[in-house]
Amino acid sequence: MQAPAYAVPMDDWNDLRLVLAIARNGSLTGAAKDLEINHSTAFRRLGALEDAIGVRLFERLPGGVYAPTQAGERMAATAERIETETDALDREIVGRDTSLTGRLRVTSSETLAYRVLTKQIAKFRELHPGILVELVIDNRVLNLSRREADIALRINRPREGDLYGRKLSDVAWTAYGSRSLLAGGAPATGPTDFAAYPVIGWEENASGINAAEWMAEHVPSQAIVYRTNSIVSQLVAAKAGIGVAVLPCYLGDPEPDLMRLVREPISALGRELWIVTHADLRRTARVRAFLDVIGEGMTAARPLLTGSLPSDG
Amino acid sequence: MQAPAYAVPMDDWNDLRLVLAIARNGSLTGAAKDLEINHSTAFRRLGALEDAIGVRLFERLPGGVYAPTQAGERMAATAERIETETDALDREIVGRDTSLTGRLRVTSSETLAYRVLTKQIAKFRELHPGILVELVIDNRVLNLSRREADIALRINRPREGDLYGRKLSDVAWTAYGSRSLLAGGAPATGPTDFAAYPVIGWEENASGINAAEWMAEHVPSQAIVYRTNSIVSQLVAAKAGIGVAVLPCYLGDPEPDLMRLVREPISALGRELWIVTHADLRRTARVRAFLDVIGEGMTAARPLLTGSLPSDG
DNA sequence: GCTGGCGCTTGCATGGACGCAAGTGTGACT
DNA sequence: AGTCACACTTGCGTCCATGCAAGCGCCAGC
Repeated sequence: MQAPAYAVPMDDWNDLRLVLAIARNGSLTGAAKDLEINHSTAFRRLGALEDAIGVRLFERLPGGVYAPTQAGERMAATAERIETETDALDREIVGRDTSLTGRLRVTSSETLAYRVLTKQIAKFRELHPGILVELVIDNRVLNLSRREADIALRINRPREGDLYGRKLSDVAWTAYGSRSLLAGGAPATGPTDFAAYPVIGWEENASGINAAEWMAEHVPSQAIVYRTNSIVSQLVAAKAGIGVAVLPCYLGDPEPDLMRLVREPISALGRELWIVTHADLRRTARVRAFLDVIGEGMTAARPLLTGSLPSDG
Repeated sequence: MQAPAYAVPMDDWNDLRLVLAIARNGSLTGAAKDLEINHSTAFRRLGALEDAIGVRLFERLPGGVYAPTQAGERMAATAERIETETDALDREIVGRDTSLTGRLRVTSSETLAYRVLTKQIAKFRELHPGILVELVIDNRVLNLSRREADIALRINRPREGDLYGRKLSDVAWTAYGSRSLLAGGAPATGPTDFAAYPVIGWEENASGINAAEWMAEHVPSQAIVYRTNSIVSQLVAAKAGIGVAVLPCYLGDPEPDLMRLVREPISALGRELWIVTHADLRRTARVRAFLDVIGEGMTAARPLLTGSLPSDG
């Protein structure tokens, strides 16, 4: 900045990515994490860029907050448009790949991977050993347009127009308790009476989670004896006899220590399982192969997912 | 390419510039020159990129020709869109610069710089010593959108919508010969009779040059004794008495060895002199300052440019 | 058929960008 | 007030990308 401001054309497009990352994060550290570089590198690169163009791009506020100036915002906006371009380019180049080799990033929720998906990925690996599968467990919805993942298993029908998905199955939920807690009796057939048991619930402000919202409505909060935002912890707690938990059937049914509080799944909690990819990728050989294998595997897993009892068969 | 094709997202936006440059040039050497890097760097970077994405971007044809594949063309297209974005960004950032310092790239034709412009740039330098003026002599029309120059002096009214220009003066042309060749008589006042003298002309296929096309029509080709594509060479040849040349008055009139073949400028060759900048830059302090200084200076130079004879005043 | 020119390809030495780690400053919570 | 956490800033050593230069292949022109 102090150096003479020889306004010079943008001669390193990567600087734009840096500016975008800083603008998005509001901090050097966050930006550096995104770009997988060291803080200090981000610091020096930004400094060098500002020197070169002779314009301050971020105000350094106390507390390490980097706030974009007008010029910084303008630059970040350009970078964002460029990012959209390169994302599309990535997808298109990958979309032409007809080889059954390379990398495939799959994302799903923790529980789904635990009970259903891993077995099927093993099958897939057997059929296509040349493809390296990367399973990203993340309950956040990763951005397929940005290629944070190639394929996602989601509990919602995809809404974005440029995504392409297929419904794999319905997913049923119901209430479970340990056999000791429920005294080993047969599951009730009538409406669930939660008040009769201690209940395991979600953390207070768990918004956006279907089960959490349903419970807030149907379970008296005095009945709740334990709260956690982790569904796995709920499962473990239920097995330990702490209380009754509302779980997807594919988690609850395979646990020998657990039994259903009521026989039928709770229809209000029924969801759909979708497998989703970006439209640009759906003709890629390895994506198509994965869709095929999982599609077939899910047929076998459907009774588990829909909560059909073995005796129902 | 031989390495396993781990399709990986575009993680270096500069690679796009390389692909674009190679696609534009059809060769590594040309691309490297554009990017001001070494051939070998271009070679290795392209190789690394193709390895990383697992896609061949260029076919290596014999003779060192690099022809883009489909994927290469797709990537170059993206790069071109990005270039437009960054160009606009450059201009906008520079456009906000209110300091009278920095760099200013000016382009004009050789003859204009020689007779008219340099003097005025000297004046400008005196008034604004903090601004480094780079005069790019190039008879090609440089691309102001791409900031190949900030300001251009052109002999045509600018057509592109995003350029901003001002007419500085009319520019007159007429025919000149050395005093010895024309026998020192007073210039004729009637229509020019070229056939009476040897004539200096343009190279055969000089298309797009007004004077060349006019001469092809009005001067019998047998009369032409010397051809060159350089107007400076024409001037020198005329001074040497080789023949009659058609020159802009600002070139011919100041030469004591030359005199006009006819008194009045040839109206069909009349052009306009414009000073042009990009609309995004016209409020930049140093651009505005330059426009002002040149605008004023041109008022003084107008008699020379329009071909008014001293005696006419 | 040889020579010169041009451009790609490859070995080698260097310099600058990078990661690491220590230092500093700021805010929040006790 | 004191401690902790977090993030920016800066010095230092390393390593990789780069430029340079030599080698090779292709083409054209004498």
